[in-house]
Amino acid sequence: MPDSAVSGEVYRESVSDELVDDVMATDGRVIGRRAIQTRRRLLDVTASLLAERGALDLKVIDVAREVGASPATFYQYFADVEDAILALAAELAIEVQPISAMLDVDWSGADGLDRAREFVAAYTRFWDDNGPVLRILMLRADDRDERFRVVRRAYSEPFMVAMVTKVRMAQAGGQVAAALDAEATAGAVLAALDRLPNYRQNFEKRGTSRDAMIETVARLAHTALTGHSLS
Amino acid sequence: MPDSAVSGEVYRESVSDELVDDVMATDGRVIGRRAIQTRRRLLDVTASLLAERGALDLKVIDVAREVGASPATFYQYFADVEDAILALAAELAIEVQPISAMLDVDWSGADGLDRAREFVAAYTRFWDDNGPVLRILMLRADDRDERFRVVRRAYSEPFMVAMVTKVRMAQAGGQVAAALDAEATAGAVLAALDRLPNYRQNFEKRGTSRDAMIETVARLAHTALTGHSLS
DNA sequence: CGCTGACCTGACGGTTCGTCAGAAGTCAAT
DNA sequence: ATTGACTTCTGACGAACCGTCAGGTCAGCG
Repeated sequence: MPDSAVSGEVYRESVSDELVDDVMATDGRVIGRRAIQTRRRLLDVTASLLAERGALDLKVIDVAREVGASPATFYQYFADVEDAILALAAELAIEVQPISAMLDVDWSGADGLDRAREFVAAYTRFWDDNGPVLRILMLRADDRDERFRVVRRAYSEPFMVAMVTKVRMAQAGGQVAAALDAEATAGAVLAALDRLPNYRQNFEKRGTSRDAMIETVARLAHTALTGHSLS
Repeated sequence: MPDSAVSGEVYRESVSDELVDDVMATDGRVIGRRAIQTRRRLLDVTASLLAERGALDLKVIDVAREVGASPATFYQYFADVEDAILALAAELAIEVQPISAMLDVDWSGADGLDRAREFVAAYTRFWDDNGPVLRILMLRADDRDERFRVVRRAYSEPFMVAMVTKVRMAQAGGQVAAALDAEATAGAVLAALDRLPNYRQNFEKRGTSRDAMIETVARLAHTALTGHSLS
């Protein structure tokens, strides 16, 4: 699948350029070594408080206190809490790329289901590690905030590109009907991957293990992207 | 599919009892006619401001101003904004039930895909109408807020019950492998249904129409729940 | 050591929060 | 129509948080 691999690579570079290299203070100046450390601590504490208390009551003053800095310091690097979360999300859009690269292998062969399983397991784990930030990314993008939409597109584009390629291949081979829209199919698979990790706790209450969930989603994704039978 | 229909019905009643009949003020007293109107206006304005400005900066004072009441009036009925959103979500858990009832028909026959399409269209429309509240419901439930989890379970349980029944039937007939977990399969379909309406704008930018999206998701859901081939 | 620019903070006016005590509205009985 | 009992609403308040600014502190260099 060389096409997908190449376009994925190009995309990855542009994401890095646009989303992370503009590390600067709110007044626009480029920041030095000490400031980078401060900014990082602010981001880390923001992420941890986000996980602990949720987004709806995440106060700037709490982040500042936890870091041991004045609230004014926070505003030197971020316009508000949402802005800090946006920065965290942008980092995740980079960090997730190795997982999207796992899609740059063929799933149509005998070991396709194994590759799907590995992919689903890796992606689920990424959500386990970064759920709180990703949830705000999705929420704010759904709410039509343009800045978050840009980051979400950067986050999901590599997955979409690779998955659409798979669907088109399956359609060319007649395993998947032309009546399915390739983009929508890829979107549906990504949608399931993005929401299911959040249901896991509920599942486990009812006896569906994490492994069973991964196995199931892998099979469903494999079917949707290759046309392989479910039986 | 009588089993699913019956258990669905029972569930619907208990939801009504638990989630909506306890309309009372924060001090616990049962409220009268005037108060019910006030409470309703507060809820309606909350929903509209939620759609307009997003959850992260939805102020009690704005809701009160819009209603033409004192902020203190708001606190008479809701502990905070989140509490009002929870009440709105609980109403939606009731309102969505006719759509879950659409699943109480068989999809395995020749017109199964048509039924799937109607269902997906109805569910997508529900999200279009109630996205802002549903998104907070999902977010807060994902964040482990127990009150929101209860409402989310009430919201999704009828769908899950009906879908699990379909999967089990397909598994009994050999159309779907036993290696798939029925709960996880149903969850994956619901996950796609819950997230895809939010992607619609992005899709339309790239030329995937709403109808194409519904058609695609209907086919994928049909396949996942009946084992019918994608080709 | 002292200078310079980068970084941080105390302190402030302004906004929102959440809570009371009591004012205003409602209604049935007279 | 008036009264009285009850429900509903609000003005006003202390506390908390916001976001900004002028000025203080720190690191590195000559």
